[in-house]
Amino acid sequence: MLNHMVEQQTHLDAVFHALADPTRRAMLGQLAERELTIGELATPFSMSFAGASKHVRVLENAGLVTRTIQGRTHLCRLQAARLAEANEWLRHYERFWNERLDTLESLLRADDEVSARKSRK
Amino acid sequence: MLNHMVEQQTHLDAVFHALADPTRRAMLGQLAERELTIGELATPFSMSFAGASKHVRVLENAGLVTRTIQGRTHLCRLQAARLAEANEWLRHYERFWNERLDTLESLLRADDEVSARKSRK
DNA sequence: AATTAATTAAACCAATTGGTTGACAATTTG
DNA sequence: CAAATTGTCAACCAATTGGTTTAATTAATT
Repeated sequence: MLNHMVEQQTHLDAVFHALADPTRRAMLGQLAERELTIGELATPFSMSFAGASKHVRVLENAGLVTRTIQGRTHLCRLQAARLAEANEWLRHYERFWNERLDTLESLLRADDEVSARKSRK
Repeated sequence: MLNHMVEQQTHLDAVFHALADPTRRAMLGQLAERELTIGELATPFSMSFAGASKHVRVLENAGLVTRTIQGRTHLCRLQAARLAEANEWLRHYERFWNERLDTLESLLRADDEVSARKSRK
């Protein structure tokens, strides 16, 4: 059932690795609002341009960001397709956390019935 | 709108880092089918016990796996809640890939109309 | 033409990674 | 008890990471 995700050497390595850093996740958050230059991405983290540049490179390699060079500035834009891929991968496990929720729910329901019965008598 | 995920130092670092390795993702895949010992997790990757042990440790630290020591074997079980958290995070970007799909769809529709008109004349 | 601004490149650093091996501890099993 | 099984720990290794600084490159401004 979960066998069709047998790791055909996807981009998932790069995507998950890119997402594993809070600075990069925050950068994606910024880019979700508007396109930003490297400098604009750097400043909120009080980080050198070179540092931000490296992070953006990682995001680019993961296919999460594309860059458009405009004169001397580099405009970065969020690219969501690979996020969708990661989401797809995770959704294969959806039934597991739903299972948990389901059993929790039924437990709560059973509990409710018990207290209902109790208060009735 | 995307501001309530302002990185309150969640488990996301650990979870995404754990998921960034193909061996670990494959291990999770195995654990999705049944509980497994360290040894059982190690063998399909022709990896030393110690190697597998380290991977499992990473998964444990990310809260993706729990371990029950039974005699001399350690039974590992998938723990999906943190996967749900990661999924939640990703879902905040859902509208972006939907947007893309929407515009792609409309482009395709437009294209279809063009070819339809072409073949009609 | 000279200066300033935006960015990458390169070299460096300490910390972490994914992996190994070998020694050790604990639990079966003979 | 002795031997085998299951696993961890510690040390090690090469590669990668996230960051810096300094230099070089490219573009805009004056």
